[in-house]
Amino acid sequence: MSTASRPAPTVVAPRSMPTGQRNVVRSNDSASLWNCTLSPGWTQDEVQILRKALMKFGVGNWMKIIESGCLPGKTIAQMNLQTQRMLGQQSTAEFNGLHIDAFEVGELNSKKQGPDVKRKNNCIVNTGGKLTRDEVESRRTAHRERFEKDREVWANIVLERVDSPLVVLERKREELKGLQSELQQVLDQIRAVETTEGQPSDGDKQVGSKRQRE
DNA sequence: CAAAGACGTGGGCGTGACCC
DNA sequence: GGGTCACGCCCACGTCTTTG
Repeated sequence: MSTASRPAPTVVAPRSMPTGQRNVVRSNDSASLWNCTLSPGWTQDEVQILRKALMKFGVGNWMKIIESGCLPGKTIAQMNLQTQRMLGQQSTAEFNGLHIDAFEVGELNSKKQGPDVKRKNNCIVNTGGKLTRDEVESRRTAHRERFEKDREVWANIVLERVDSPLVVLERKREELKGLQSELQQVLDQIRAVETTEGQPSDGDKQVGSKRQRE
């Protein structure tokens, strides 16, 4: 863990924050909870960037990923949760520091079956109690031999730095363009189905004409 | 030893499917 | 239509680990 120069907490508790024991700012607290907006989800692009970042920096090196600026706005907690989903298991400690392709592990985990395999949200959860340090280390060694990428592979991964709001805006515009194109394809498919199955209803005609006006 | 980062686990909430 | 349930996302928080 790198704690040489810890940044000041960027999360500020709002005035509306309840009093009591919870009235403490924690490192993994989500600002979105406090400003009453939805936490941003993960797009396919962001998932792929995180996948590359895990391969380049190693699982658990969240501060390096944040400092790289490739996933602006993402908290450690969000990245940790997304990593759990990609790995297909809740415990990430046994992959700590490994330069792996999380999807590779996730694919294998998705195929695991058995009475001792308990899942939550498709992630295998730990049912046998907390692992000892030796157990974690032993698993990590096995994972390193099995999954870790060669140094020249992960060292050459280039992650685009996204710390300018204009770059973020441009990305969102591209994303919007893609979604609009996808929506248009779906609408075209619906229209095609409607024309083969008969005349559209009055309501559909109104939607169609409104769409044309837009 | 204190402070901060990281991990593991439980639970709240929204959403969609299903049934009546 | 609306009631119930399962599922998935993500937050809350206690605990452990690491570092200066």
